[in-house]
Amino acid sequence: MKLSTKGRYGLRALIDLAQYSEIEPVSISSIAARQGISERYLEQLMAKLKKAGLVKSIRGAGGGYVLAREVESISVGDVLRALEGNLEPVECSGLHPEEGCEAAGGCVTKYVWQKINESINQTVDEIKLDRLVEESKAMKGKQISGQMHCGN
Amino acid sequence: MKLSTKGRYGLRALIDLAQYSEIEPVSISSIAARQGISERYLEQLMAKLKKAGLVKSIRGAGGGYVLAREVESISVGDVLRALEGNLEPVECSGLHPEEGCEAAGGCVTKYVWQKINESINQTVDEIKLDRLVEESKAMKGKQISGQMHCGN
DNA sequence: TGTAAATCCTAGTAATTTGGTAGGGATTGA
DNA sequence: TCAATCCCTACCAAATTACTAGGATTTACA
Repeated sequence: MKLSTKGRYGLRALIDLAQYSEIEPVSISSIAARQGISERYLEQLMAKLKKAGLVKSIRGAGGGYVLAREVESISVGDVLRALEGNLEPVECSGLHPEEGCEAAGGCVTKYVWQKINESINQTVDEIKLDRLVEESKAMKGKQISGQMHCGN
Repeated sequence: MKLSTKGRYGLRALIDLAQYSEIEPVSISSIAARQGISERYLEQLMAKLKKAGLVKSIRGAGGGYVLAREVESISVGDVLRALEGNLEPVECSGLHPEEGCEAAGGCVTKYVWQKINESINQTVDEIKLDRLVEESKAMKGKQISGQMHCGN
């Protein structure tokens, strides 16, 4: 029941990107350096974010990535789902009407899985990237020394 | 970001146990048969539930398990945490004050992980076992044929 | 008192997922 | 041209998951 590094690194990377891409595209190597993430691994994460339409890439020298959408229209849910696939801890076909549930009357636990899935999705969807970027900017002012992050 | 079979099977098993243990202790083999779970695997899950103080065991012939607490005092959260360990998708030391966070000012994403953790815990803690047992009993009446569950 | 029904405890293991690394190709600005 | 950059695919070691396996212990009951 853990969020993998894909989601954790990826969200941090996108917050970083949002902050630094206002003027020019941001390269993978610069994000990787600032965030302490493997360049090669981050490359794969950015590919997923691109495929999901959250970032645009600019190839060639001086290239990099920029957000593909307004920073306030991107939710944490968008980011995490792009990277982790579906965030639902239980894949229950009964929850997706089109699939149909093989249990005749529906299972007892369906209700539980539904509530969990809903609460996670709702939580991550209501946090938008702009808020995190603001907070990150504010924190940089107060930051004296030491790490900006702790692996999460 | 998936709930493992430990949590999924275990919750089903405990609902089953709650239903059938009103008169006499319920054996692992009978739960396993009804729920279509490996007996040997379920044994390990029950050990965890026992260690967590959710069930009591009665050894020897005619023995089995019974709930250790009132059915209405056991939450889905109690069950899932007993089986899965901690349900929090992100282990963030900054969220547990006694541990302290290695990032100087705390990380930006801490807020996100906190919200996710809270929403999951809140959701599973407010669903109590008695409600699921009631629902299960009600469903058995309507059940005509076919599976009672779908693997979740 | 013997035996079968049960829980208890520990170890092993195949399959899958995670968290990367590695190699090379394609594009583009200077 | 050449260096910086993204793009694509494959590979791999370590960890985790979902079991299986073997046996020890306890207890009701004939």
